[in-house]
Formats: sequence, structure tokens, C-alpha cells
Amino acid sequence: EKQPCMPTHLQKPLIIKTGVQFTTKVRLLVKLPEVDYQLKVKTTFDKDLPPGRVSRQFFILTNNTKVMDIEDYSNGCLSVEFRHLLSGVCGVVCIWQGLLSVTEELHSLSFEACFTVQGLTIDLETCSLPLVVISNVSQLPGGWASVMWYNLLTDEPRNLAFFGNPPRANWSQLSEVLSWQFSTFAGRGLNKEQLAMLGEKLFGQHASCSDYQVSWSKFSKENIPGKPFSFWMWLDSILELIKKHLLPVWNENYIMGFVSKEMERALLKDKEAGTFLLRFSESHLGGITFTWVEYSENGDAKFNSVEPYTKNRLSALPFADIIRDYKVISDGVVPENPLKFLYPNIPKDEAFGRLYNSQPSKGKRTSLPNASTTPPSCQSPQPPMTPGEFDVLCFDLSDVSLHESNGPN
Amino acid sequence: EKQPCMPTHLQKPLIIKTGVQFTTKVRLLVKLPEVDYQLKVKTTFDKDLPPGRVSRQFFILTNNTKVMDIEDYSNGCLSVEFRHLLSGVCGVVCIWQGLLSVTEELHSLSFEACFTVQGLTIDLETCSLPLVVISNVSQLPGGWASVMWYNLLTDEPRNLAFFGNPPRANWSQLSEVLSWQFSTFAGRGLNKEQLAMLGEKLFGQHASCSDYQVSWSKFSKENIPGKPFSFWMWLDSILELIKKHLLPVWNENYIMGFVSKEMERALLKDKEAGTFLLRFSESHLGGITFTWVEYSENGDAKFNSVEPYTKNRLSALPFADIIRDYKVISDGVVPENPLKFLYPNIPKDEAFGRLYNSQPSKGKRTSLPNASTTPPSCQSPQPPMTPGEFDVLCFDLSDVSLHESNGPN
DNA sequence: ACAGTTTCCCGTAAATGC
DNA sequence: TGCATTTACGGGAAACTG
Repeated sequence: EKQPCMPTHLQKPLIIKTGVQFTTKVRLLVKLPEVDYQLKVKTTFDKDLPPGRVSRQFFILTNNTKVMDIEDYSNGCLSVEFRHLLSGVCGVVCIWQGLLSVTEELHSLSFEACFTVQGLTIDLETCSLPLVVISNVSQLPGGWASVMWYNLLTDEPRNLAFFGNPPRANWSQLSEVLSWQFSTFAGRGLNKEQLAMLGEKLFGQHASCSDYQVSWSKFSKENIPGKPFSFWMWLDSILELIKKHLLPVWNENYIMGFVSKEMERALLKDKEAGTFLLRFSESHLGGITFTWVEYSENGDAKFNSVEPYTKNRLSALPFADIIRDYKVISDGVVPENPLKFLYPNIPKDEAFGRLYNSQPSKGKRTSLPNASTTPPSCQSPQPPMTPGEFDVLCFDLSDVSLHESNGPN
Repeated sequence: EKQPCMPTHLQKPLIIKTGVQFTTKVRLLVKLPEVDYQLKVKTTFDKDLPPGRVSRQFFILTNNTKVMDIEDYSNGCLSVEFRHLLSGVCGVVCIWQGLLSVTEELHSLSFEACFTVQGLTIDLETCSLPLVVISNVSQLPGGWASVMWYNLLTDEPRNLAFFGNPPRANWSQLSEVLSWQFSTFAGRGLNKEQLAMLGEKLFGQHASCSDYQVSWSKFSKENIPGKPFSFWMWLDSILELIKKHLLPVWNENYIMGFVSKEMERALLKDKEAGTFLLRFSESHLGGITFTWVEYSENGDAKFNSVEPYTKNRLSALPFADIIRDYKVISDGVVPENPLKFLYPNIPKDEAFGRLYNSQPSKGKRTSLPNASTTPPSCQSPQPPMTPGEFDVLCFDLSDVSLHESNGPN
């Protein structure tokens, strides 16, 4: 008389890290006026996966059974909350082994509930949406890629074999999802030009063809030609950089970002001397640089850039201050900041003025390279949500929700 | 017939962190030609402390009993090695509570061994030197202070009540120990002048009186007047800074370090313009700065310093490069590096030339504040040992040694 | 040897306890 | 409430493992 209940409102699979606590919440949505009932819930990890289906086996370390108290009755429904820890691996041979990476391996949590009311006992069962299990935050971007692909390309609530043969995505769909990543986690999505530049990076010059298809492999498994990282690893490293060090500048839409070096020259050519734009490094993960144009005596355009700033350098000095204080020094010449106009033609201080964090390094006597600036204060204008943040997923045991007790980032 | 064996050669107490593995090694030094013997050892934490003597109770999480195999016979003696994890607190009321901090609370490991040879059974027992248990590396400096004080002031092998009434130290003894910290962990000890400056910091102007006494409280418990940290916390923060960011410069003896602002002026006065010296911040933990002298038209000496560089800024650019690239900029004036001679009169590049890590920022076209420099490479010229590093302590069970499986830093 | 994965643990931040 | 102490976990690096 077990009654498997399928989830009612789907959201997305989630990421769990071994050794880090997470919380599950099971709710029985049925409203009952009586109080002489009891709800007993048991949580199991990967309960009835056929053996040999997964390569790794995990265990819930904490108590996995809980009885609801009368006091737990709140919000008009019965609910039981667990706090779990997932333990490490216990290697199980697997038919997929070698083909799937850990972040492509989908797991699930099962909840078996025993609901007793007036002598009547009802067994209920439900399970979570697919879960990705990682052991280190370094696997989080890979896990998040899986989450995105799953959500984008299937409505199945529990297709744990999804990555055995993952479908392709249309660029029109995928680009929307990518933009959504930026708007959710960095406060501003990607504009049409930025998406076109990303498409170009994936497809070459056919960029604007919005019905191109992207394979899972091309998106996050195989490396970009000539680079030691995949498209998504690169894009995610940029997202992380923005979240931690570039939020204000990003939100003002001052970062063109994904422009190629060729495009960059085409854009800056014929602009006023000192016009510059901000772009992310294409060769290194999580770097940002600026390029400006100058003209020699005979009128030839000359393009200059700096070595990309990475999180290390940005945590010593905020990016807006770097732009303000940047100087080109030649021996015996008065130093000058070559950055005059943010592309296309916004005077630098007009654009960045409000974003400067510290005293300008142009007092009577100031010093470079490390003027007396305040330490970087990178306050996020919104709660720190990240791809690793566990969203709440609700479905019915009635209603099970799972979220991490503390965000992984 | 238990035979308590006291340690034979003492070293010093050690620091253990909960949740971090440590290894103990018990050796039976007796040499026996026979092979039909067995050694069984059991480890217990705080075995026979009278209840109420300690405020915190800990447990060894892993298997605490081990039998030696014949194969373990090596190095000419029987030895059994444990790998332990210490679990958290289990609050026990304590007669010292409120008086002693966690790093003053001394614990011990007991080893009970059962040695069987040709039907004869001998019970042996020994225990470790005092141990400090911490739960976070932030407590490591405090723990290390205890270790130093204990070693300096008692020869008792197991005086767990030592910090109930710790003796004072003579400055002559203490200064030797402090110098030894620097020579052990930073590769170069403290010279006479540096020790005199430290003495002055502790005693005021009576500095040179080498028979002054320092109380434990003054050394590491009470704050320096007007500062929110104790003498040892301050000194240890400097040691950490050197270890991580200043090793080459420190080892060349280029950091005067502990000079007060008053002394500094006296030293620089009348030196050639551009003479500078390096000193640690007195007001902030783990900071280093430089001060240089200039002369105005009428010959008055003028002293300038920069805001101290902390680990954050130093990890973005190595200190030698900071000195090389430092420029004072005034509007409309050619920038200049005011640092010319390292006190007393060593030309800057002669002193620091070999220590520059990156391309100098004085090419035809270079930039500040973040010229194209390589990321900081702070390679320690010696194995990374720190106050937290667990030393080996040997005594006899015959012979028990304990060391951490991985250095804490 | 090597790449993917896990373990280890410091160091910061938050939570907890007294 | 504030301070001392512990817990939590991200992040870099080492260790592991097929």
C-alpha cells in the first residue's frame, strides 16, 4: 500500500557537497483539523538505484529518521526538517565509469513517510529531483553546468541517466539561460551584443544564427581549441570574478566583456584618443583587462592593453580605483592616465566617479603603486547567491524541500 | 606490576588541533634477538586527570589500540604508530575555569603497552609531555606562547598545572628564545639592536637591563598599553608576515624592524636624502612600512612613511618590487622613487637588486600602479616550519614520539 | 605518468556559549 | 552584552587511485 507520489511542481536538481551540512524539509500538505496524528519520515540516499548504475555510493551520516512533533505543526501543514551530512565514497563498479564525470552522475534522496491518524496508517513515499554530489568546491562549476543542462533540456522529474546521452541545446535557449545566470548572480544579464560575442566564441563567425545547436560536450566538457578549459569553465570564471570584484562596474554595464581582440580594434579605431573598453581575458580564467587607443604622429591607431587583472590583484585594489589610478610612466616624463573615455565616448570620471572607493592618488604627495587606499570593500548589492547556492525545491510527499543550510560560496 | 616509565630525553609540549589528524609513535627500545614477542599499545587522552582539573574533555576518534606486527620491526626496535583525530569539547566544570584560557590548559596522551615475550607479559606505561589543544588555527599563536613559556621555565616533564601560577622569565633568557623563533622559522635570528628594541617595547626605556623579568601575563595575555593585542601576538604576527612574504629581505638583514618612530628619526636625521629603513607596524598586526628622510630648502629634515603593507597587499606584489617601483607622484611633476639608500647608506639597487622578482616598471612604456609584474612567488628557502609545526618528542615506553601527520601551516 | 577525484587543513566568517 | 571559543566551509594544495 505504498503510494509513490510524484513531485508536483518541479524546479531543478541541486548540488550537494560531501562533508557539508544540508537540510531537507518534508511537508504534508493535507490539512487536517485533528491533532492526534503522527508523521514519521525516513530519508535515504540513492535508495533504490539498481546496483551498478552509479559509480559512487554515499551515506547520510546523521540521523535519517524523524518523528514530527505537534509543535512542528506550523504554516498550516505538517513538516519535518532534517539536517544531514553526506559521507564520502565507497567505490562501486559502474557501467558508466570512465564515461561520465562525477558532476554528470545524478543521485536522489528518497523520503518514506508513515502518517498515522486515528488508528489509520498511510505510507507515503517521494523522492527529490536529481542531485549532483561533489567533494570539493572546485567541482561546483561542473556541477552547475549539469544543473543548467538538465533544467534546460528535460522536464522529466527524475531521469538519472540524463547524462548518458544528453541532448543538444539550441543557442537561442542556451543564451537565455546564460544571460539568466548573470542577471541572477551578478545583478545584470547579458545584452544582445554580449550574447552574440559568446555565440561567436562557440560557433565561430556564424554567431548570429540563433538556431545553432550546442552539444553538452562542447558546452562544458571539451576544451576551447587551444585553451586548457571549456567554454563554461571560462564563462563561469568570469561570473565568479564579477560576483567578487566587479559588481558595481558590471551593473553599470561598463564591461563590454566578451569582445574578441579583432573586434576590439575595429571598435576602437577612429575613436578619440584615450578611448578604452573593458574585456575579459580569453586566455586565462577569471581575468579582466582594458584596451585603449592612441594615435601616432602620422595618425596610425595604436592599441594598448594591460595584463589581465585577476582576483588576487583585484582584492588588493578595486577595479574602479585601478582605472582611476592607472598611469603610464616613461622615464623623465610626467605620468599620465591614458584612459580618457569609456567606449564609445563617456568621460572616464563621469562613468566611474561614483564607483571610486578610496582617496584618489593625486594629492599633493601621493605614491604609487600602492597609495594609501582603503582595503577593498566589495560589498555585494544583493545577497550572495551563486551557482552553488542550493535552491529550494518543492514537491509533494506532499511537499519536500531541500536547501543547504549554508550557501557554499 | 605496571611500570610507569618517565621520559628520558625531554623536548617540549606540543599543540594539537581538534579535527586534524596527528600521529603518535611508540617505540620499545629494548633490543631482543627473539622474534616470538608481541607488543600491544593503547592510547588514551587525558587518562588519569583528576575530574574537575580540566575544563574541556576530548576524545580520540580513531582506533586507539594497536598490535605490532613482526614486519613493524624496523630500525632495530619495536614501534607502533597511531593516526588519531581528536574530537570536540564535552564541557567539564573546572576549578581553573575563567582563570585559564584554552591555550593555557595542558593535556596529555597516555600509552599503555603490553609486551609479551616467551610467555612472559610485561605491562608498561608512559605518557606524553604536556599538550595544548586548540580548535582553530587562530589559537595557534596563543598555544605557541604556552609552549615557549613552558620550555623556558620548567624542566618538569608533566606539570599540567604550570599555568596556574606561571613563573616570570628573565629578559636575557626570553630574548634568546625569541631570537631562536626567528632563526628557526624565518632563517635569521634577531640581532642585539633588534632585541634591545623589543626589550624597550616591554620595559620602556630601561631596555638594556638584561636581568629584567617578564611576567607571563605581560608577555602574552595583557594588551600592550593602547593597543588591542599583546606583545607576543604582535611579534608573532610579524613572524608570520616574514615567513610568508618577506623571507628574502629578512634573511639579507635589511629589515631593522622593531625601531620606534622616535628612534627612527634619530637614525635617519643627517643621513643622505633618500635614506630609508624598513620597520614593522606598531599599531597594526602584521604590517611593514618604510620611512625615508628628505631635506627642505632650509635644511630641515622631513620624514615620510607609507601606510603599512599587510599580507593582502604583499601577496599582490612582493616587497622588493614594491620598493623598486615605489614612486611619489605630484601633479605635473616627473615621478620619482624617493628611496635611494637603505640605512645606513647602501644604494637601493645594490641591496635589493637580486631580490626583484618581476620586470622592473621602467621600460619604455610601463604602467603603475599595477605594471605587468609576475604574481608573487614567495618561495621559502627552507621547509615551511612554523610555531604550529609539531615537533617530535621522544621518550621511553621505552620511546614514544609524537608528530603531526601534516604541518599545520 | 597522469588526470580526475578526494582528502586535508588553513584562514575567514559566523555561530555558539559563558 | 561582549568576549572567548567553537563550528562551518571555501579554497588551494597534496594525496590518492585507478
